[in-house]
Amino acid sequence: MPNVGGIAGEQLKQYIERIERLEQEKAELAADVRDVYAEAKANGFDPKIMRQVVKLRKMDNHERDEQDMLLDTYKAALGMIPDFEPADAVEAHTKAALEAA
Amino acid sequence: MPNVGGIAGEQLKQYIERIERLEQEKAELAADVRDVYAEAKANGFDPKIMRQVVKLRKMDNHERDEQDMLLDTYKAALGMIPDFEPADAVEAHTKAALEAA
Amino acid sequence: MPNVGGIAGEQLKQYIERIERLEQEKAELAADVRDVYAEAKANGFDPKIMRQVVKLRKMDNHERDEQDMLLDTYKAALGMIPDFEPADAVEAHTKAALEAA
Amino acid sequence: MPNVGGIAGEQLKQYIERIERLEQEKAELAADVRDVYAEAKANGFDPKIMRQVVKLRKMDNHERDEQDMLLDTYKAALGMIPDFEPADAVEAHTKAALEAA
DNA sequence: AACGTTGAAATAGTTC
DNA sequence: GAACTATTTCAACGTT
Repeated sequence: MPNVGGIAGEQLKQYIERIERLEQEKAELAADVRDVYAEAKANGFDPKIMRQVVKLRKMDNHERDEQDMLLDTYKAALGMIPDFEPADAVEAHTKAALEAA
Repeated sequence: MPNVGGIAGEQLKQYIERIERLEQEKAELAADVRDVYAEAKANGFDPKIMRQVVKLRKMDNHERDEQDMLLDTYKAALGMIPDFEPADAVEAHTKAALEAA
Repeated sequence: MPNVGGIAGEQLKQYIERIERLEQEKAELAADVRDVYAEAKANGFDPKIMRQVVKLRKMDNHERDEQDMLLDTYKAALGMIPDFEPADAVEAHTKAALEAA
Repeated sequence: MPNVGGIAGEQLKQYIERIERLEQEKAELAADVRDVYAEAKANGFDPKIMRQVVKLRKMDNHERDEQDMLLDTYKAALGMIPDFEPADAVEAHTKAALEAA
């Protein structure tokens, strides 16, 4: 870096400072969260249980249905589903697998 | 550390070397896993889906525990409310608390 | 929840929602941080090194010096540094380690 | 799994089970590694520093030197180092950064 | 206040 | 080389 205080250095400095500002805001929000838990606790609620509730609600939003049909096929092949009639997409795979075997 | 090659240094060295041996064995197993996926792929199976199956089977083992946690959470949440009606009111409360979206 | 769980249930709901709002803002800031790193990378900077810089700037000098000395000591004990004379702070550690042995 | 998936299903099942066995062994080794760090800590060593040492020993010298130089360059550009003369490897990076700007 | 535990963030590795 | 996944690391939290 021929010019340490030059263009690239200045640019780097600005990136670093933007990041540090954002990180600081994040830290303040984290402190706010802690305050809410503390306030709730002071009013007789159990923070540990509250955290579990928050976690569960986040998990509920998770979608897992996407590749379920295809996965069911493989699970069936592994005997993880007692009775199962493979769908079309499944047949295609099985056919390919059999040909490869 | 007055004696860099002394007792403490020797002890540290042995810890480090034990760790490195274990890490190496781990790396070898990871390579074996990769080989199995590669072999399966060569026989017409989709490694990506296989990874999901492995993950699902691992999750299935923990699913029972998760449901237990869910039940405990509900029960605990219900115990947090000072005045609550034992039977029907319980369901309604839990639903409301969790639906607070 | 006008009647089930009463005041406490309503209060809990509000706490949960406040927390979730704060968590969401935190997540958005985290995304912003990632964006800045990505932009810097697009301009030729190395995000990994930038993260190191940010971490160093966050550590106060004393803490940083202590870690540096400790690391040098360990390296010396392992023969990773040809000649090395440990500083005082390091002696304290070594003393503790020897006593524990 | 007498009929679902047939040959291919049986083959898949065997692949999955091989993988799961390997993954389990891996997990056991990982637990062993944790144990060693814990034991070292009980004898007065700092696990965090030990991890740094292990990482450094794994990195080859060239890679390590490059990272060190790059970090020094960034620190210099931010005024974290009073006087600094970048090495050659650094120039190349800086050049790239300036061209990208 | 140190300890282990757990969840999130970052890094490394793999695949396409 | 870009995206995705897995692994590893780091920080926060409750606990003792």
